[in-house]
Amino acid sequence: MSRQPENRKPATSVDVARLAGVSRATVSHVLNGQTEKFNADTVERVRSAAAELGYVRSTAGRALAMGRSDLVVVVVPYTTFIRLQDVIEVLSSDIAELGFSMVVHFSMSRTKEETPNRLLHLIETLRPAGVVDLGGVSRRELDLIEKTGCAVLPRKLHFDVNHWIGILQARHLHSRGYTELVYAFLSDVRDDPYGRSRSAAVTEFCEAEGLTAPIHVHVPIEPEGAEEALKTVLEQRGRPVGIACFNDEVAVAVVFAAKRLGLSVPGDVAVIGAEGAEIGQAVSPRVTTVKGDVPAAVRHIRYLLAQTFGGPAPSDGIPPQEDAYSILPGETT
Amino acid sequence: MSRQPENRKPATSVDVARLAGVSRATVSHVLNGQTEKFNADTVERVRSAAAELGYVRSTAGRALAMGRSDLVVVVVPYTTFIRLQDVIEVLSSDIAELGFSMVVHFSMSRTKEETPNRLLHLIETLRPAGVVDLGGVSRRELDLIEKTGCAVLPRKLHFDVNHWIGILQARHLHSRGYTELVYAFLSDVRDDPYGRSRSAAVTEFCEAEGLTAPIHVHVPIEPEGAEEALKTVLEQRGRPVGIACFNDEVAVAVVFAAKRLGLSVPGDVAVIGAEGAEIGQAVSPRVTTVKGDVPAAVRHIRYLLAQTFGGPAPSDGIPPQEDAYSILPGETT
DNA sequence: TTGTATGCGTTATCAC
DNA sequence: GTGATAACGCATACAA
Repeated sequence: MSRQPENRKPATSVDVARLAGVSRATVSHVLNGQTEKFNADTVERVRSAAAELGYVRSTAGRALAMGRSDLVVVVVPYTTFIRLQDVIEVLSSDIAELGFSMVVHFSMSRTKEETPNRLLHLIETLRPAGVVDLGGVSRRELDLIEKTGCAVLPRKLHFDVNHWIGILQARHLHSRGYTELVYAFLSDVRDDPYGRSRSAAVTEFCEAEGLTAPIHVHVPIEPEGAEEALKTVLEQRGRPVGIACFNDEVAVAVVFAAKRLGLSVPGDVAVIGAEGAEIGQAVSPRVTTVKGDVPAAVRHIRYLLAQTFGGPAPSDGIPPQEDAYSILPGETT
Repeated sequence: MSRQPENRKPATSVDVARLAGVSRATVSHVLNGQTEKFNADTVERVRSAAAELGYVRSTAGRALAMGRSDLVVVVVPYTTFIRLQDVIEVLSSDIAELGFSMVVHFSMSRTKEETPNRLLHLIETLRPAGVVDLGGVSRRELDLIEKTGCAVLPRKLHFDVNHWIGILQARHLHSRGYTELVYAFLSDVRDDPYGRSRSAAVTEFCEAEGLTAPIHVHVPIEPEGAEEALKTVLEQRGRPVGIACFNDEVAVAVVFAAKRLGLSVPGDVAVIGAEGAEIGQAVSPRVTTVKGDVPAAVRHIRYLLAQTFGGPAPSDGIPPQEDAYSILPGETT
């Protein structure tokens, strides 16, 4: 059974119907799971005929008839993700499990994003079942997309993950006694939405605690640039200083820049990273970081997907997203 | 112009035809660029009508009529890519430029891959224009896919990039005087096709040069595990030893494990990484690595895409792929 | 419980 | 040059 046909054209529902001795409509119904209202005999005949012919529903025909496709567009923000592979791998698997296919769209820099909008065009031409927003969809785009009737998945970010990460970083530094805080962006061409949220959270924390507003630096991973950036920080803030970094690579760059400058870590310079990259734990000193549990974080989206498209929801309920993030203490704070 | 309609249903070619006062066929022809054989006047009327209505061709209808969709499936192998974001970002942009959309498929472990095959099913149901193989397509899958009439992009790997990386690593270590070689895989659940090619190349190099066959170790990024793995290596090979690592994270883990064990780098243990991760250059000592130029490497695929689907080819011709990879000398060899 | 008829939006073939 | 018209493969309201 399930023998692939040698002939060129793939089997259609007509072929299945003919072989099973029923009508196309019956085939369609049975194969879409409306199996209750048919003779067990009929169902079986249809199924084995389909298997025999290696029949696979054409998404094109299906999409045309239904008005929307089996595609889910995942919008990746214009930022640098250490865990991107993990995230889209898990998402892809969740999406596939619900019978959809994932198409990935990369946002561009806000300033560079042309109009008419690439994302909107993609959605108009693909008519996807839904859009999963990893943080790359602007307010304006969101409105436009929803006007097309397409579901945008984290509908409203009840909870801004990046804001939370920034708060965790600032709170940790503060709890370790640092009162002069700095936010270190990854120096890059990107104008990064994640970095914006995280640094805004640090600023907010300082306000709430009555600390001086944190300064911002852009730190390249490359050694000379990192040293330069760190020197600037010390000129402006003296020491000790606590630096919340965009990610663990920035954190590592800062830590090693400090060492080369003869500064003590965490005595003069305390450093906390984000995203919990494994590499931060392999070096000495191990960097303190905000570790995110990718599967747990993505489970939230999986839940929304299932809810929206009627698939099987994760049995273990939906945990609060805060729980997916925690401080991983290292030797740099 | 280009005002988005407030009403629910998106405009179809019928609407455009009506507004332009022509037939659907004319709309289709004009919008597909067959503009030569029509009155300039007609062409203009059609175009402005389309713009006026915010008309966007439905990929579903198009796919149905043409027998294949405007999708390109990118198959990501079951491995850990430091540069995955860069690679699929560039690919996505190239693919979009040719008028296609990218759907990403992640291969699973060879042993875990179920039959019937996920990839094949995806292709049968999506009927994509083509498949871009980043190294995740098995020989068997390739045959099956091509039997469906779908183009698989690097048709035949004239040139195995990973083999080349392994050769570069081994050659470099040898040129620095190391004769006892080791290949360090990333310790992971993955049975990684990239690692297999690279380590095979190292073995091959040793044979060709009359060196002892290299041993294989699996190194976790985490410190204790890395130390354990390194100890095993030294027991089996003594020192000095040259270690070719799967990527720069493994290299960093090995370097710091060596330091913690009181070994000198590169005196006792020489280390070379791969993929040229920025982080490897931020730490001290900077790791020697095989740096890949992602845009250059992907340009090869872009060229093939353009050739296959008739888009604009890169003007600067197609450079040999070897040129995209080079030794970036650090302080660990 | 099963079949008939129709519509979905596009492209292609062939008349005019 | 331009316009009818027929596929393309599927889903579904409705008829039987």
